[in-house]
Amino acid sequence: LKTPLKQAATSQLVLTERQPDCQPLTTPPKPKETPPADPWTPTSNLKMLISAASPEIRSREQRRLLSDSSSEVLQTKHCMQEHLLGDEYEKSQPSRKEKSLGLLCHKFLARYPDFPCLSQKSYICLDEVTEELRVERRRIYDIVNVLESLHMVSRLARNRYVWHGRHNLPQTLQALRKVGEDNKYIQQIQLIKKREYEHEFDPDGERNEEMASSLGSSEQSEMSFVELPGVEFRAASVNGRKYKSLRVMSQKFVMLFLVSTPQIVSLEVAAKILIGEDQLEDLDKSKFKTKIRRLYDIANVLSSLKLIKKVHVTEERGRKPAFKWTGPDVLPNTQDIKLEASSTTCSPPVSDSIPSKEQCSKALFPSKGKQNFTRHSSLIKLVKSIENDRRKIQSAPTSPVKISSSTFQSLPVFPNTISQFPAISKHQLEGQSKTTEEMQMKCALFFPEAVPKPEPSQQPALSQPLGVCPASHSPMSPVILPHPQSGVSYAIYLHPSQAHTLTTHSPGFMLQPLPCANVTGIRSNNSKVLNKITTEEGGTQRGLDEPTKSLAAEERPETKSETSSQRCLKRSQALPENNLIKRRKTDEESLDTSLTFFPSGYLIPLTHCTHGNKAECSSKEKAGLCSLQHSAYSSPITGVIPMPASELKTVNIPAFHITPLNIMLSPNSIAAAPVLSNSCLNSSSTSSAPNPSSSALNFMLQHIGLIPAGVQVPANPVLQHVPVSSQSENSSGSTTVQEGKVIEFTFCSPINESNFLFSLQPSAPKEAQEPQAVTENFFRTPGGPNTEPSLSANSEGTQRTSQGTLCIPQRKLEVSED
DNA sequence: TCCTCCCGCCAAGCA
DNA sequence: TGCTTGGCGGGAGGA
Repeated sequence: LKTPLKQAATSQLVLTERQPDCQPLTTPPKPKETPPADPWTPTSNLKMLISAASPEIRSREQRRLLSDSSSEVLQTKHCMQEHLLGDEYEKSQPSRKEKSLGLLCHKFLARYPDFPCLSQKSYICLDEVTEELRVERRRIYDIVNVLESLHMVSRLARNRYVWHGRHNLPQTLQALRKVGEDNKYIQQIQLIKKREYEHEFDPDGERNEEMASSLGSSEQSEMSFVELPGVEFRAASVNGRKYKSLRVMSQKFVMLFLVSTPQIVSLEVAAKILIGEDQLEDLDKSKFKTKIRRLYDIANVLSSLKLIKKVHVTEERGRKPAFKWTGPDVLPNTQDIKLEASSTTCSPPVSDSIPSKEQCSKALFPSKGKQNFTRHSSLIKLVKSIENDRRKIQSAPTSPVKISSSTFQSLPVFPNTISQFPAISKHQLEGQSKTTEEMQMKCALFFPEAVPKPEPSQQPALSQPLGVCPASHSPMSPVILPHPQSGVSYAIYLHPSQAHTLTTHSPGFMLQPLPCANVTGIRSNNSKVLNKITTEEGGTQRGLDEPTKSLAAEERPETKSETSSQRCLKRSQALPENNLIKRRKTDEESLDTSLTFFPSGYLIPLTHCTHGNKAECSSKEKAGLCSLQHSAYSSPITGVIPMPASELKTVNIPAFHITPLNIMLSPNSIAAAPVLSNSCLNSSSTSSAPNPSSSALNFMLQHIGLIPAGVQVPANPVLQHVPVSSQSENSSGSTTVQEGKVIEFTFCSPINESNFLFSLQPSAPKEAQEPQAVTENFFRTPGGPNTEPSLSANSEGTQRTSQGTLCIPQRKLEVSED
């Protein structure tokens, strides 16, 4: 009598395969009961290498093992059935989840490489698959049909398919997008949403027929399977059920993602569109339910392929299941998608529809003369990425950023074969450079006329006016401060009100509002129809989303007075995250942090725009630009902010804004830095509460060992050690910091120089000030919550900075000035 | 209660 | 005629 132990071993195998990070062709863990391995002889070594190199051989081996074990399992099953009571037997069966199509698809995909060698076709025999996966044939058809729709497999003969992997995927997606555009799916989606909206006021259901006829009257006729040249479609029932097949449905479903912005499609809308195309008269509930069922089937497979991801769309009428496209970007009219269909390298195409910057710009601004800001998918992505960055930082707990396989997950799925590693690395690098380009585009997209022209003669110079952009588009309008000596420009982020002032006072500087700032030109075609969308992306994402929701909720009371930029901000915050931005979390984290913590005024060296990619650092890297993770925060050479006093005098930053703390200031530079400005100080000068910050600060500094136990650091060391320039002399006085604010500071070691600065929150209206998340840790560093700020100095004596965030929860901190 | 989707019937179509 | 393919919807597990 076989015991259920065997069954347990089987489910262990299932669990192993359920690992989300499980990639095809990973070497299966050796069963414990396996006898000791062969001696490490050259023959066995060769055997193993051959096995590792050839999926066929490995597959055969696996098959042999599986067939051995499957017969045992069958026997076990039979015995169990005989010896266990009905209930017990049912309990011993795998749960519903373990039999899901998604899991099955994972197992199916694990059998084949993502990018198989084209010289060596791998075939799929359905009998074998059903046997090995121990699943009904019917289920395999579901998977194969969807894969067929993406041309990842094609039917060769009865019971026999060819595995293409992802080689054809970019082409397929491009074709699907094109067909989707031709079929005007976007209009259909808008129409459906519009009808839904109207239906709220006309709930008698008469609209259904109208909608159906509208959908039917659209130009697109019954659509057939989208084929690729060279990938023939040989369905068994070519004529009969072709148009209803899961294949075609799957393609249409994918098209909806590819043409819509944001790339989120609710099942309801998808089902309606699919029904609308099929039989208009059957827009009844049962038909609808059936379509939804099929869409779930398709979505499960697409999710396993990591092309989509389940989310929920919250609309006025409730929460609806939807899916978000997480596959490669597919831009319209991209002609030069190159498939690296090399038969020798087996490498994945490293540029899955990733366009060059030029193409992106071309697509964004096709007509040179007229630069209307239309909502373009690329544009939306940039806005999304920025706002999601902000959202992530704002809402994220003080946990370290995990840079692991999850980072890779945001990329197009790669096989994990060793031979493809170079391609992966290359792709990573390209992704990084792409992100850099994105950053550049973020700088240039919205006000391209404001970006310095690349001509050498037009190099930005301090004395040369660079043009002024429309100000106050954003709550944080950056001012670019070029610094030719270092080749690094800095941006001062100011409040709009200050930006106005600054524009007035300093025509020599360029105002460059943040992307997303100007929303007047960025209007979705369907924004009127689209509802407020918030996405919930499962457990891990939910935590990030919650603050967004609360943020939105908190902003509601002031909706009337909100500016367009604020509306944009909110809308952008509601937009789904962009996976691209994950690629360089490490490099961008510092920038993100500063973006997050200095909503009022701060300086951001623009090295990220130009040298953001470490891999791209060449000669400048030697100069120290990219040598440090924190290079963005310190001067390339001296570690001090390259900002002469004259510049700051010119800037004349008016209101209560404390200079960036994430920048090291030399005493000379600090002399001119408008460390404090005055408006708020004056208004609150009467407040002279006890100063708890000093003790708190000293406690912290002592706690982390930055100062000896006996040493006391004044609460406002900046002010004590920094002579205030004449321009900022009216910043004298004292101020009371609003409660619950985050103070971020940078240490410049040695600490007894005391030249670290506080960044305080702006003197914005209280209701506009978001209560910052009070962290459990006093210090928030890029390294994580438990990472203490580090102090070090290099051999040249250049001081490294490390920054931390001091959160003062719900208490007043008074910064007084002598 | 509703969402999700497994399961298997059964018909179309192929060899 | 037997087998493959796959549309379809009942109904159960799970949230």
